[in-house]
Amino acid sequence: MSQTLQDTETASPFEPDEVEQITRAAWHYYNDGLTQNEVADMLGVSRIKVSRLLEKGRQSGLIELRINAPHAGCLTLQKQLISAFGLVDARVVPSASELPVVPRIGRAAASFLMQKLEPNDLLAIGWGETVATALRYASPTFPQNNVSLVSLTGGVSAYVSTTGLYGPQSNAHLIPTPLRVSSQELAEMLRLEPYVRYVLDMAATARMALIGVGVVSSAATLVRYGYCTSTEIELFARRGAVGDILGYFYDAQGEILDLDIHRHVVAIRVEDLRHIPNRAAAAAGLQKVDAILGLLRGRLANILITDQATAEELLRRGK
Amino acid sequence: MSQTLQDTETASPFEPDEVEQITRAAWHYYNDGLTQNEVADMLGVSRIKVSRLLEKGRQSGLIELRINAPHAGCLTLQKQLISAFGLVDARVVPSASELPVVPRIGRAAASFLMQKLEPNDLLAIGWGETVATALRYASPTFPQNNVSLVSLTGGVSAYVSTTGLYGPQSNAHLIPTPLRVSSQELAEMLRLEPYVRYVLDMAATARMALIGVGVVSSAATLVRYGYCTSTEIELFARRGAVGDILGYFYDAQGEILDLDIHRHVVAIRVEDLRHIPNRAAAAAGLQKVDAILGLLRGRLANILITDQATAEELLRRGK
DNA sequence: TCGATGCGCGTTCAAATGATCAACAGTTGA
DNA sequence: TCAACTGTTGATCATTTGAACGCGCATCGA
Repeated sequence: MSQTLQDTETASPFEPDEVEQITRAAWHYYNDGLTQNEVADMLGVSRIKVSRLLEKGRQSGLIELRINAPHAGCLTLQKQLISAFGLVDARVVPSASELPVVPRIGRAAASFLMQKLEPNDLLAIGWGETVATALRYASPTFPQNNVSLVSLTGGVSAYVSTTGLYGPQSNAHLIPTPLRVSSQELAEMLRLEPYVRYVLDMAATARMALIGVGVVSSAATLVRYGYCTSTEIELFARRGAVGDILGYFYDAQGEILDLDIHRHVVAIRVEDLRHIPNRAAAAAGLQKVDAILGLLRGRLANILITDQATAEELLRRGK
Repeated sequence: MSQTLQDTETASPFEPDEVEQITRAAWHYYNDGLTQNEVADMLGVSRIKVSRLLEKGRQSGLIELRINAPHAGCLTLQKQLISAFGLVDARVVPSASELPVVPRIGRAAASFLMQKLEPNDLLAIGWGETVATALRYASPTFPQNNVSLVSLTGGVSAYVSTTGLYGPQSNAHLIPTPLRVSSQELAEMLRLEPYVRYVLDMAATARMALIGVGVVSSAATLVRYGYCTSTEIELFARRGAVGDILGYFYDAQGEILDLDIHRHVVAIRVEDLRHIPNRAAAAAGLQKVDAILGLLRGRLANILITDQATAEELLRRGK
């Protein structure tokens, strides 16, 4: 029932001296404005190697391109979202309908986190593709600021490299279970496991959470990864579900429904989630508008990271 | 006696919608990985225009390239510096003897500040080319985090654009006098001016200061900009001066000398400077090694931003 | 009104870059 | 021991990029 979420290469644990090489190459290339050939001469490697080092650095998030605009994105839409839905903050990335949304929102979420997280913070993470992508971009910065991770649900271990760059200080506390298990009894037992309880308790103390938003359709990531069947989803839809967070389905007003599946999920309780002061939801796409609207109405999240088209539709369909 | 320090263009005050254009172009180009041609199509402008927007964004610091290595620079040297001189922090940029040092150290200092400054912080700044360069790169990020500036000395107004991107919240409090004036009496009077006193008092409350380090030679920036004559410098050297900060000359042990010029300077008192918990000195170059050594021995600064060659020499000449 | 000056813009072209491909080394498994 | 496989390296070439140049427009002063 549980599968890996991340098939593509996860955040690569570098060789230690490769990091050094990337760092120096990046410094010379970007800050000193040298050409790749000149950098190659200084490092004593071939030009193409420099090109690859830089590429690797950018892919992995080691080299971050930060846009320091007073409003990175669409300022007006951000403000409108904040006031229309009473949010704490919002990020809106410019639209590009033909480009895949997940990496775009993931990057925006990563950039948001890197801006907002302070040294020694604890970041709680949910389940989902967008969260996974965001973490891939943001996680190289965590050891530096001694940011620790804690999971809000089971099933996230698949996309967080617990080894990787994580040093002795920074740490990742993951619930070592699937997101959903096959029976209420098993879920209950797992939730009572000491380590699982420990992680769940810790998650409730985080200052910032990043969560994904699931849609109620057979295209849902939950279905794709085998945690739900299409049949179940159809049933939930008839019961009024418009979306899910952390495996909990809610209706258009953001009220959590009373469903059997909720008792099969190994995750923080929704009441505890609400105690996390900054709950950022990262989601975009017109098919997710209903889900996002419910989420915001129910105040399940108070920060939204989305794209222009989605933001406009959210505002049109209004509160 | 006072001259402008910064002849080149200062941080440009953009058109508001130009910032928007730069932001979107940067997003599409760097985050979405589109080519300049594709970005041009999306924004409805010519390709070369996109190229220029990006260039402008990078120049101005609006687009920041951040290297998220656990150790951006030379980790080993940084650690050695910290332990050898009892520093709070250090940054070492890789060496490149043929490149001009000031912009390189300036960038490193800017990057350090952007990493360390927290929202609503107050940053105190000294006088000097390196400080000016660092500010040019870092200042576009200040309005975003509501970071304010306060000057530690006179003479800085030349290189801080008080208008620029500064909005209603962020602010720059600069001492509106030259660094040094021609008589003790005048300096005294200026120091007693209400606004000057206000700024000096405020500076003493800053959590972070960025200061430059002057050398004692006829090539010193102080001489170049007419605040001192070569003759004076020679005199100071005979009295044992190895460097200066904020116009105060000190000896090899970092003890401030008793010189007439110090009574002509409009600047915070050294005792008050020491109350600022984080005092970052940005300086590099072998001709500055003596000055830096004195500075560190006297604990005038407790953070050092320098380059590899300088760091190695500092460690060799040791504490 | 006219000319001068400066600024923004697009064209052209050389330089820089990254994708593709083939060779190669190291590793695994039979 | 060999063969297959995987991952890394360098050569080649098309694409992408930025610098140099020249044009057109607006502003300014006479």
